[in-house]
Amino acid sequence: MLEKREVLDQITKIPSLHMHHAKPLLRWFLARGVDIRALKLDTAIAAYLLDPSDNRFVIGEVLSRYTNWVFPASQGAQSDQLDFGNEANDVSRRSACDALAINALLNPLNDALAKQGVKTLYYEVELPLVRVLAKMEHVGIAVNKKALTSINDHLIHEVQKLTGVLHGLAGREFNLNSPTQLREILFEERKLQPGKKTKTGFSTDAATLEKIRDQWPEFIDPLMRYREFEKLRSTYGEGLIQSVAKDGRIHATFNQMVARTGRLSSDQPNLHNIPVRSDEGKVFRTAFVPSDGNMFMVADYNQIELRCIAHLANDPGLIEAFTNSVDVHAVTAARVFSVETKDVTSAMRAQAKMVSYGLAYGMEAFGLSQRLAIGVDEATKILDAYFIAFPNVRRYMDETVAEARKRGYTVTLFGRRRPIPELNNPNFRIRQAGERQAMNSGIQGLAADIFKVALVHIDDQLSEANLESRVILQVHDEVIIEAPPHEREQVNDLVLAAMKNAASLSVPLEVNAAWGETWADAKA
DNA sequence: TCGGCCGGTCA
DNA sequence: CGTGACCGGCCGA
Repeated sequence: MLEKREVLDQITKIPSLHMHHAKPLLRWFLARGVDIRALKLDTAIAAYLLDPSDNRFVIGEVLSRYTNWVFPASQGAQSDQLDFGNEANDVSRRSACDALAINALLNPLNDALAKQGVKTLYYEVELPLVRVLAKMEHVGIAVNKKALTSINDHLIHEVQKLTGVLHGLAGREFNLNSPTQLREILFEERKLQPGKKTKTGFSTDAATLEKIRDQWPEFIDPLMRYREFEKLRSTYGEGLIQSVAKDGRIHATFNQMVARTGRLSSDQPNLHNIPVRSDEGKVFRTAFVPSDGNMFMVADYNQIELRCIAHLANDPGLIEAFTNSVDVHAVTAARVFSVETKDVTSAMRAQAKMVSYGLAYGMEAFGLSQRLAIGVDEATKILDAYFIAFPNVRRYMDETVAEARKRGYTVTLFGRRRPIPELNNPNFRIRQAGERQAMNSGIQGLAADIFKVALVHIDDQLSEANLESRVILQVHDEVIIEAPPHEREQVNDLVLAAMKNAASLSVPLEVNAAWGETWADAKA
């Protein structure tokens, strides 16, 4: 009988491992000091890449999807089921089933990957990424719990004050967090003129409150501040404190099989939506800190999705803007509003920015008019002007939708597919939603692919250079590295180069990098 | 207890 | 009537 240590060491000597959903197991081994590098196939990840629209990746389902075999049903095995007799459904039986299933899936999955033309994407990007993510989860991110608690205490105080004020103004106590009870106060007792409706009644969301504010500003104003503070308190204050593990760090999970565009997602907790826009919210980022003696490097792509559009649409104006410009939104505004770049006002720039990003999401005149608070006719003019300035963008959008409808799926530059059956749905609204998804997935998907390549390369090159620095966190187009100060220059160069060179587009990939003592500090 | 809904945070 | 996510709270089943 081998000692436990020896068993773990034996694992590292296995040259080739095939697993289903390997990340949790890799992380389990990392917690015991074993870094498994031999993962050669992950059947769950393969199934995801083959069809990211599926959300069931348990091995039994993948097995029946890609082979003629099925897992034994609880009632008893049928002829073409994996059959281990009538033994109890215990762990060893289950493990044997898994092993057989993985083996049975090897060829079918590899064939399917080859047929879709995504073997490179799988073996060069998705598969190595599994271990990178396992390491990120294992290491986690350190949290200054005192700072976090103090932020939360402040929020509790503010929420309490505002609760008292609002109950006083309403004339009675009620649950401020209940849209139902809030509706009673606003629209029944106070007879405010309501805005838009939801499925269950009149809306009380921030945009609506803004519109009806003037009818009762002394209530609406503190209500909106209450909403802001209560959101920060419950989700980030209480939520993050709860998530801090015994080692003083937060170990979120980074899910590789959720987002239909190829992006990663984060949960338990979600570290992808830590506040940054409002002053009250972004203080949470001061509580995220490097391990003792280290610094944070934060590097993020500059407008990567717009650069993806420039490349995919092959639009001369957009490519020129990204190749030569220091301020693409200003250049876009100049072209859209037919003025000299130097004469672009901040309002024009903001509108141009909104148009650019809106396009990436398939936005139309109505949507633009809502966001810019202008008339639909004016929004139409702006969009028309945009498409005159950047004609290939419209052509790209049209062709992308047409091809996706014909094939039933979209394909990114790197070959990642996404089925969009809604494109042929008889329901107009559903079909239109499918069109927006089709327009967006090539863009968001390419950005995701590029970022994943960068992540794998960064991790690879950090080990290759024998550096202590390590990837801690990822937020779609941003990576956070924990680095000892003496590695700063080397890491800075390495990370920037890896990100810029992750793909070769017809526009350069620009990366901003900053160093600091907290996540909040490391902002360029 | 669970799931749908509302509202809100991020890229 | 802009894409992609996750989460806390409410509320009815």
